[in-house]
Amino acid sequence: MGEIYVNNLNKGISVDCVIFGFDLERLNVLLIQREPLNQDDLSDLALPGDLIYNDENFDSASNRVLKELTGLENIFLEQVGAFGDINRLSKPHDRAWLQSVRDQPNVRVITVAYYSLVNQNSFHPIPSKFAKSIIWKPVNEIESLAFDHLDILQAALQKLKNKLQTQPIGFNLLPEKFTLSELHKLYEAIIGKELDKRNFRRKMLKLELVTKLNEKQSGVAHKPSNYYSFNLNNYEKLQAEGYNNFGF
Amino acid sequence: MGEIYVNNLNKGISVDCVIFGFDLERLNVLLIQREPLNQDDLSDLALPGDLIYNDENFDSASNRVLKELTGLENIFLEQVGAFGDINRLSKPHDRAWLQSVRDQPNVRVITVAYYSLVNQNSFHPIPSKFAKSIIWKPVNEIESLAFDHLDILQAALQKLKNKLQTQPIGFNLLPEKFTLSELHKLYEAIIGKELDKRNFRRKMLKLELVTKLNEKQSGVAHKPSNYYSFNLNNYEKLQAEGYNNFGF
DNA sequence: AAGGCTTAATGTCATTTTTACACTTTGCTA
DNA sequence: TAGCAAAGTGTAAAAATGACATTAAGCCTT
Repeated sequence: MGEIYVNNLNKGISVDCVIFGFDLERLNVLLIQREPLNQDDLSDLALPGDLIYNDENFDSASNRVLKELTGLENIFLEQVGAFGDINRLSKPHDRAWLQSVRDQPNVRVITVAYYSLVNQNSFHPIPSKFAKSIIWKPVNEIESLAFDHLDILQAALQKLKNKLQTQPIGFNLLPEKFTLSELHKLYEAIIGKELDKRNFRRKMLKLELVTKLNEKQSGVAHKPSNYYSFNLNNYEKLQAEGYNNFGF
Repeated sequence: MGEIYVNNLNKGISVDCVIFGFDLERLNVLLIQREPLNQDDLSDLALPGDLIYNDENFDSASNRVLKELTGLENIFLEQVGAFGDINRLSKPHDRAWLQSVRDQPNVRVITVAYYSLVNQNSFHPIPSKFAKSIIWKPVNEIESLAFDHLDILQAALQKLKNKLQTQPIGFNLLPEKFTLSELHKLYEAIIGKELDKRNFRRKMLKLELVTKLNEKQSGVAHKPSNYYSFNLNNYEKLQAEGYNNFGF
């Protein structure tokens, strides 16, 4: 595929965003469906991503692109890494799409991937630009994506898992008030295996990162669960002390 | 600095390598000294790095560049991430150097950083290309580097520390035979704090990742230490089982 | 040959953490 | 009011951690 490139310094840089969301049941990823080329074209799903500008840093670019395609903003994005396989854009279907939207579709484009975790129920993406529609898709139901986005997703998921070993990130994914069962499900969804209920609760409570609220669920057809909130103070205290055991 | 760029797709990509080495005392980094521009010019130290080719993947490029500048090869490099601050090449001294060696010194260049860990005493770098000389410098004595290389170094060091929490990487840094004291010092050098000798040994031995050899130091003016070797089998077994507690 | 020096090597106890495991409670619904 | 569904709770055994001081081995000096 080398012949498509113009010269050694003619390259494009894009950013792609892996936005994980949790719906209190499963771990999902935000995907866009691109404007189809024609009626028969069922476009693949893709991560939201686009070229960066020349005078733009990666961090700003990732925020801008995410906002332009999905309307989401004020999301803390963390870098996953750079993806630059020389064949990453060379699937025929992807190339056709690129030729329809890019001035210079033959230029090598490398991408810098970012990921984040959000509480899916407090963000409401709105498709725009070349994003025709947006969906949250369960991570473990995704079998293929445009370009090399499946690789990127897997790398981001791995980062997420690693991070969960040493940081209480789960809180970003939950509403302000949440139940310990929800937190429990979240951990299971990310780690991908079952955790003993009692042991999970004991450990979480010992960390003192959650505060029990005087409020219960209502309207559920079973014993209502108590609500908890995240204790930011204690979180920062533990971080400062270098606490490193959130693992299970 | 936007005005120096030619157009949105005219960008260069480089790779930079952070090679950590351990000399049984301190943690060091491999740095190159660039060919000085003139006699008065005391060039800054820099990480080995250079532009990639157009038909080259990042992984191959990092190996090639490292070899071209330092002669080192067959080193497993792991990606740190992409660095693309728009001002990353704009220090006057750096710009002068770029103008002396690059065809298109005004093009925005982003870099993909890699890191690795080697046993410093079994690799003997030889400077070539624009590397005038090569030194191993103790990590905690480095105060400034060319370009944004200090940022890159710090990011790589952080990755290294994180990795040490969950993986027995230290073994790459040691000779085939090593003493537990050497391993102990290595951990202290990376983590940056003292560890109790007996507790360290107990933990290391429990993991069964080291095998005691029938061989001792000789010629040392004190009780000779027993040699150990790394047990790759057990390492892979533990990895497969998802062991995640190498922390201290 | 003896004594001194330097680093290696070793064990224990108290405390904390982990693991495995099953029954009772609460509120709603039929 | 009976039953359903998920919440909430405790304990005991095993394993891991943290703190701490003395003896052992080989070389060097005199």
